Amino acid sequence: MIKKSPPGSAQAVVLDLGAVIATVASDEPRVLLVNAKDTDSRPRLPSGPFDPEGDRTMEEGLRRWVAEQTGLAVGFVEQLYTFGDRFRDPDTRAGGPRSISVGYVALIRQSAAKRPAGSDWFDWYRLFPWEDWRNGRPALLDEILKPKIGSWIDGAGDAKAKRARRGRMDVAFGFSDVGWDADRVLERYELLYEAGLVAETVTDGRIRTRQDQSDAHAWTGLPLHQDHRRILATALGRLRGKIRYRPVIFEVMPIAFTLLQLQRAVEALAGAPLHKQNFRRLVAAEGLVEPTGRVSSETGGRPAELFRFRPDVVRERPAPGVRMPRGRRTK
Amino acid sequence: MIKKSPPGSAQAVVLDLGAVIATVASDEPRVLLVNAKDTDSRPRLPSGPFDPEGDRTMEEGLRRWVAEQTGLAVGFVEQLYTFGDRFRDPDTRAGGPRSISVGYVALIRQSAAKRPAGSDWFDWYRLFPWEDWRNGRPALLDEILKPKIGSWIDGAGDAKAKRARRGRMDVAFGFSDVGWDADRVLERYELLYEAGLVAETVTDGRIRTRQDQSDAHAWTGLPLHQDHRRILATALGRLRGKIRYRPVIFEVMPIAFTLLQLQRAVEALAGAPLHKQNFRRLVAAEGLVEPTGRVSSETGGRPAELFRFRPDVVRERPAPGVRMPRGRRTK
DNA sequence: CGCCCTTATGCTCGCGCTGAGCGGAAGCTA
DNA sequence: TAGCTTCCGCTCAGCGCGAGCATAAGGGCG
Repeated sequence: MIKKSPPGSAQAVVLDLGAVIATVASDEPRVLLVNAKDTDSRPRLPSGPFDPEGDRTMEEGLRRWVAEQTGLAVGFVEQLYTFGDRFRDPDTRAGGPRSISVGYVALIRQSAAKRPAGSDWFDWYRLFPWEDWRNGRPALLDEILKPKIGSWIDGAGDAKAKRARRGRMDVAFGFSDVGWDADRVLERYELLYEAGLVAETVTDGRIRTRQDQSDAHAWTGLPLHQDHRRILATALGRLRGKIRYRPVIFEVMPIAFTLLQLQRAVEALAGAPLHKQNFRRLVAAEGLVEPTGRVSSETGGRPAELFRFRPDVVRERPAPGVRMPRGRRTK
Repeated sequence: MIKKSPPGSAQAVVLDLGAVIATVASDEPRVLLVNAKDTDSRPRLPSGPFDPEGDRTMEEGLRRWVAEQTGLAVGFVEQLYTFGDRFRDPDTRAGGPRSISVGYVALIRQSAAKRPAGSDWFDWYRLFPWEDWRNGRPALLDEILKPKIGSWIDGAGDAKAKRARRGRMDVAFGFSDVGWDADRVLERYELLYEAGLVAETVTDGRIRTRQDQSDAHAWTGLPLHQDHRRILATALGRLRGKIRYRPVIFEVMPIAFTLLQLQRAVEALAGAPLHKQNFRRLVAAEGLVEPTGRVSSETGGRPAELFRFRPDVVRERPAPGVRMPRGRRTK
């Protein structure tokens, strides 16, 4: 039998449940973060303890404390990943139980998206400025990140290591032939982390600097507590992938919406502009929505028809979602 | 601040690392399982303890004990899911620390796939007979499972619950309009579990019966220890999805292989037959392989050219993988 | 030695999805 | 009523992909 427990290895750890609570409001993607307590600390993901005695399942535990603490009843919840790297919590390095965090993504409707005390809705792209391609390829990619990553590549030991680093950059950031793959959020963040280009690298396990508050974050993005930005990167990548084959986008929409509102929400999370007419056609062809009969006159021009989600679609299509191109070329 | 730790809830748990070690040998998908110790027990996933003192990361811990215990150095490793439902381990229900298991999938090359002592390679489709569509739609779907699930549907309380159950069946098993979605392995297993159609349901937390050894498993599939079959279902679904956009299939291939061998390996995991000529065209078009110049005369007919994986493909294509149709209709 | 069987491999055809654009419809404002 | 804005119906071309036909290149056997 393979399983064995040498004495001293079946040690206890403390499990933590972290929640990436996301929504789209005013056509902008938002995530709920707990404010920093003081100038030396950073915003963090809302998280709560897992109660092995009370909670039947971990997801139940997550829903419980999110409801308790934020008053939000989340609908869609999905487990993301379990984070347990040693470095993630400098405090436990000194001893004490190892901190393991099970990350979840949750989507919540705009209308229910009140701001709980002590928390704020942050724009996703404040954390990941290079991920927002809605107005075309972000300038900071070529003007700032590419040269900075270039220095990191040059800093590698031998030629082989240099080539490996360059390959990683090309794949993650879509330089060279590969197009930009919007789903590779985590790969990009991890590369920037390794290259020392995000504030978390510097402070990880070392002295935390005041430089955090500087506006250098315009291009490195807002740093978060511990590895919470890594968890967010995982979440964004997962969401972007999921939109394509599951109708999760409707979790953030109001009951009735115009097709343009729906498109803006998809664009907000996908971080890419979509062709308007084709979007309409695809949404209709997939049978994702049905007309409510009402119209919205708030658009300025011709009133837009209001639609609602058509839940039956899951019984008709194997993978209903918003079809989108995966890769995009340089521009 | 949202995070708080009421006394008594930051309780310790024991973390376990479980590995789904998969390969393809002789055109059949295999998974490594630890043999049952006696007739009352069941095969189980190889698993090992997570050592919070020794292991820097959980993946490192996994690799360490897999190497220690099985002598296998696995290449591709990916974290799957963290399983923590209360029912999963009847033993800890009576007290003691809650058992949490972090599941991983690993792929290993056929040639390295020796059989470690105490373990055996099991055919995936012994565990999930309804998942193998390589020779067309499995007969047991319509002849056995559909009527059995039908009884479960009829057993629901009111009409609304009946409709909900029927909807779930239609989606998961591709009855009605929806085609069969090969990726929904977990959904199908969970439905069968809830419907009481797999042996695990019966024995979960109750008296374990000798009936486990009966050949009724021809259609319910071989039951495993605790929730290990659920973990395997998660793994198979994940692998099937991943093949389509990451070149993971090459992790189970020998260095040089014919295109038909490659196709058989994909079919084995995907559980679906593929059109030969189109498969060749797609693999070539994606640039996944390159000719070695050698040929294999073991095929009986015209010798087949031997190919090797072309790693550069990841630098050229945003999502290189074996393109396959997602849904398939009734036949 | 040539016929036949088997498997590999190249090529073609046609449908449907998808990207991209044009133009009309329907509201508002001045 | 003209002009602006946004919504929405429609068309067209390219090509990805499913499916089949034809040919190549081996081995076995009479």
